[in-house]
Amino acid sequence: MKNAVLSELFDQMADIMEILGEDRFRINTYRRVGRIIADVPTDIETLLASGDLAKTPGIGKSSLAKIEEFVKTGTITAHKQLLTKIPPTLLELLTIPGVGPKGVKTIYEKLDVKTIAELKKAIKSGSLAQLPGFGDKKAAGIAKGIEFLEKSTGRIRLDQAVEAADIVTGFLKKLPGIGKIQTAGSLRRRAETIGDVDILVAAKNGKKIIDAFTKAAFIQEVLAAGATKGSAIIRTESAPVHVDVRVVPKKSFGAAAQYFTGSKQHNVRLREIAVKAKLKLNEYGLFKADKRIAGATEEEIYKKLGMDFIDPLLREDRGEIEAAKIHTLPKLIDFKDIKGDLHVHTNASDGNTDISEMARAARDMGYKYICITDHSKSSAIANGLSTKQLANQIKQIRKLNEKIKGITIFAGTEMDILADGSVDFDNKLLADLDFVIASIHSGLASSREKVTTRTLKAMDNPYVNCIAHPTGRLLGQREPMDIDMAAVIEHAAQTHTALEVNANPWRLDIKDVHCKMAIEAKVALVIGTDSHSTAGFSLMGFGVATAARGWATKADVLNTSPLAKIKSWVKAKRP
DNA sequence: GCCGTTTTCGGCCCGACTGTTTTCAGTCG
Repeated sequence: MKNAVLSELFDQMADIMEILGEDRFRINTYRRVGRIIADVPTDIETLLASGDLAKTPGIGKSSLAKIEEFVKTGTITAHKQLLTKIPPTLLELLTIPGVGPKGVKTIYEKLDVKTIAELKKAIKSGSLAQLPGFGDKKAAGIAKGIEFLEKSTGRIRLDQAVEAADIVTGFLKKLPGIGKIQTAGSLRRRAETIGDVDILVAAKNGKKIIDAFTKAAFIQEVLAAGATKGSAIIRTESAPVHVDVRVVPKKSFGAAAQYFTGSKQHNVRLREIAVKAKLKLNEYGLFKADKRIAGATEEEIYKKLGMDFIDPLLREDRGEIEAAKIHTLPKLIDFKDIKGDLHVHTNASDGNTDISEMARAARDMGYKYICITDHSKSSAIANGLSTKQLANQIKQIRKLNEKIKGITIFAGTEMDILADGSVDFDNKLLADLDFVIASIHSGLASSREKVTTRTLKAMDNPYVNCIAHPTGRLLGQREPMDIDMAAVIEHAAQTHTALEVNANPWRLDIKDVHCKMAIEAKVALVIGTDSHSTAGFSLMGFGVATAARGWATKADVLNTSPLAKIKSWVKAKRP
């Protein structure tokens, strides 16, 4: 998928134009095009060939020509030309917190600084602080920014963000004079990775609260502390996390929640709509002239702008605003719709708990069923089950079902898809199972054709009900396979095979936009935790949120169905 | 560069914090 490369090119062009001081609206257009390309789940070549790209709002004649050139030649002339105008290393300077395009321009022109290493020297020698518009504090701030950049791991996973948010909200709750507390930003939207954690507090005395926050025991470093906003790096068990706390008055809490939840693109659209209606929208409310006409709740803001309330999970400017205007937003799937977990490991393979304990824990969560899906023999590292071991496990599960009341245990497997697309067990054994997952655990770096045909072939097996973690990605650690998701989704629809939404925050696989594609193709989703212990069950919410971000309703997700329906669904594919 | 239920030209989203300034620019979200 070349979308990521192309999106990066547009972003780079925007960066260079910013350093060059070109028209900011033009720059904004390039950024928007870059974002549109990064967001679409379809290959840019396919989109271009179908003619849909030309119809996409935000992509005009000029951008289309550049994209066509890229698809044909792999490069964009305008991009190459821009790169001749500045040393390309200036772009790395832009990534330093506290350094923007104007700063880059100044230090390059006045000091001939082109790299981070050279900038460090300029700070040390004191020459940076001498520049007009700079000073000792600014130089020190930039030095800190470089240090942060060098040790930063970039964006964090959802579970890490939740952990940080829990620490800070737990602390804030105990302060006097605190009203509502609400997480905002990408965490509230349950984006797949989080830059920083935003927390909103309704209270009168902002200064006092920010003071207390920035002096708390968990603080590693304070980045800013004003009357309404505090920004700091906090320590958690897994990673240092950037947390912003904002204090807002009660009457504008909804406006602040809306504003700081974003996404940025969603908000830009809303403010444009407000302007057209002769209104003004900011974090304090929706205003008609100087009169606040909404602001205490998010609901009233959306209502006054002429649309239905939009769930934070949908606020990405991916069509939700249009749908809210004409009242066609989906009723999103909720955690309480989930009736069971179909991807569960035990200590028979690489889990750390036995079947009965997993079953009881699932029952305690209110589930009606779980499916035991231990690894198969080819996953030797994961202690995969042999044919004989799986046959024994099936018998064991049938017996346990008589003993343990209140939940049904399905016998299943998470079976390896081998290099040629065949699977680890023969059909005779698979026919004895209640639910069969197949997944790839090896050769993830193979060619697009290879990983795609492997997956398609596995779906042809009449006993394979679901493909688990279809792209194989590990966020922040391993890129997804170069797999043709459009082909996978099409084939899943044809073969009556479900696709997993793996709920583990390392995976979230398939991701939101692929969920949307799958739903539109009428492919069933299965949200599974891939639990290796009872604690793993708690991850289900991340999977539900990911599916909901892909506009999933209860009906789109198989494991919201009662037991009988799952059985008939499986039966429908079998000979 | 893109777009049109005010517009085919002239607009294009909003405010806090910081540091360097004497009223504001740059950066960030």
